[in-house]
Amino acid sequence: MSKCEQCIIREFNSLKSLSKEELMNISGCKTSRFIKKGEVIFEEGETLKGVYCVKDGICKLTKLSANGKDQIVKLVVKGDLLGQRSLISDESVNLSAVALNNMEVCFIPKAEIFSNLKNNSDFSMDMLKQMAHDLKESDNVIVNMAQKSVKQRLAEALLYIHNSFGVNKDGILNVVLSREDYASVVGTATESAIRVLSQFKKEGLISTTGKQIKIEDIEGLKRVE
Amino acid sequence: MSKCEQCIIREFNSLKSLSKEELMNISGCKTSRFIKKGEVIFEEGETLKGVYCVKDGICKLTKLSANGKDQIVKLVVKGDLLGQRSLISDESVNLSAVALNNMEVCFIPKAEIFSNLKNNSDFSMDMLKQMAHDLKESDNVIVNMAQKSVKQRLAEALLYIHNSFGVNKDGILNVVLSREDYASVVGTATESAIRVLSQFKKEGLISTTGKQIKIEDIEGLKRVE
DNA sequence: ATTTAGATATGATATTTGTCATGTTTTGAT
DNA sequence: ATCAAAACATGACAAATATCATATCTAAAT
Repeated sequence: MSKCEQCIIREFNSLKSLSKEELMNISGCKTSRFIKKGEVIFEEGETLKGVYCVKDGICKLTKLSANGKDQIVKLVVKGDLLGQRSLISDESVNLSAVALNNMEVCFIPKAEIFSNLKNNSDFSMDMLKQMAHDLKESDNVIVNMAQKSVKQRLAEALLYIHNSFGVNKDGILNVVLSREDYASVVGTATESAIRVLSQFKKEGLISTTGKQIKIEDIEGLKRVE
Repeated sequence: MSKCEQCIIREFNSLKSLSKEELMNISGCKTSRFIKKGEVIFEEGETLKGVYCVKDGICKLTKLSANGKDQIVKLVVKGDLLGQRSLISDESVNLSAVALNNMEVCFIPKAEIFSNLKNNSDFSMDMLKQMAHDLKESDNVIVNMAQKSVKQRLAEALLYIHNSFGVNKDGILNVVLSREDYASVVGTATESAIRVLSQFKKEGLISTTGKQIKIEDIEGLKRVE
């Protein structure tokens, strides 16, 4: 079993504020887990017994709407923690997590997190900062959902994925989503997402090879309205 | 000048986790301020030097969208804190706060908050819990914006205001918003908000006297689709 | 009491988005 | 390699929403 204090991943999340000793404690009780593409990590309504630290892979956080459609609220990348919100508020999780890739995650029990929150003010401060940042992002998403057209939202989603998750050597987006997933990110019908992507393709803003998407004109996408 | 340790308002927010001594320290450096209806408390982009504790009155938190329209992201009531997010992440505020009533607020300097966050783990835990709760609420708002119709969103906004801010002795909503504000809450055109409210009135779901709105059929509003 | 700016209301119309139908392509299992 | 299921694509139409125009109401200032 690999050791947390040697794991480079922790540099990307709040765990970086823990001391070597605290990390060794976590190492002693964490469990590692491999998750296949499409597999559910946890489901809306479950009660979590700890947090997941994403060591590799990408997953989506979705919420079921009253009309039965899933909405993708966030994409989670290597280095992020999963489930802190629910752990801290001591409520069941309000989102489901589904792997978009094969993933590797480490599970850290609740008690370990809480003891560090209580005893290490750097750690809790960092957690606070992370949540403050997430809240700001949420505000932005709310305004975009409320005020922008489907076309704009989809253009921004492509730019977001481009900037946050990067591209491979051929310039293709590292995150590969189905058209249905794109629809679920921007909150529209699958057919509408397909149409808009087709239009972007015609206009030379993107090119596609199956599900793979390459952004051809970043500035053009920014100008979509 | 009134004293924080005797102020009942603190029971409604994270300040309740502070000791009597910590509260007396805050009392010593806080300043009280009266704000008139329509006045701006702070504006998007400003750098805050502390948080505001809302002692009386109601205000709206808005964000300017790229298209120039204001979006109301949240309504803030007596007892809430304003500006913690920005303070904690050490960034400029991402929202503007505008009074909907005459208000009284107390301003607590940044240093005071930070020192308590560092030294009192109950306080920082409570702050974390509050943020975790706000994040969950944000997720709900995102899904509603993305998946529900204007009619549904407006019905839910009315129910939300009813439940969170209550009614006066005649059953009229305590929060009085202009039609433009309602449009800005649900993210639609002012005319659309007016039309939907008119329709609700025709259907007997609400009654109106000028800006004042009374909910006549709670269950009916819940059933709107 | 009168005036007047701003808010509310409503019709007509354009635009955006959703829904349903249907056909094509891709993918994965055998 | 073949087949079935799923994903993708597109047309036709319906529904929701925005925009523009104009009329009426309300409240605040004089």
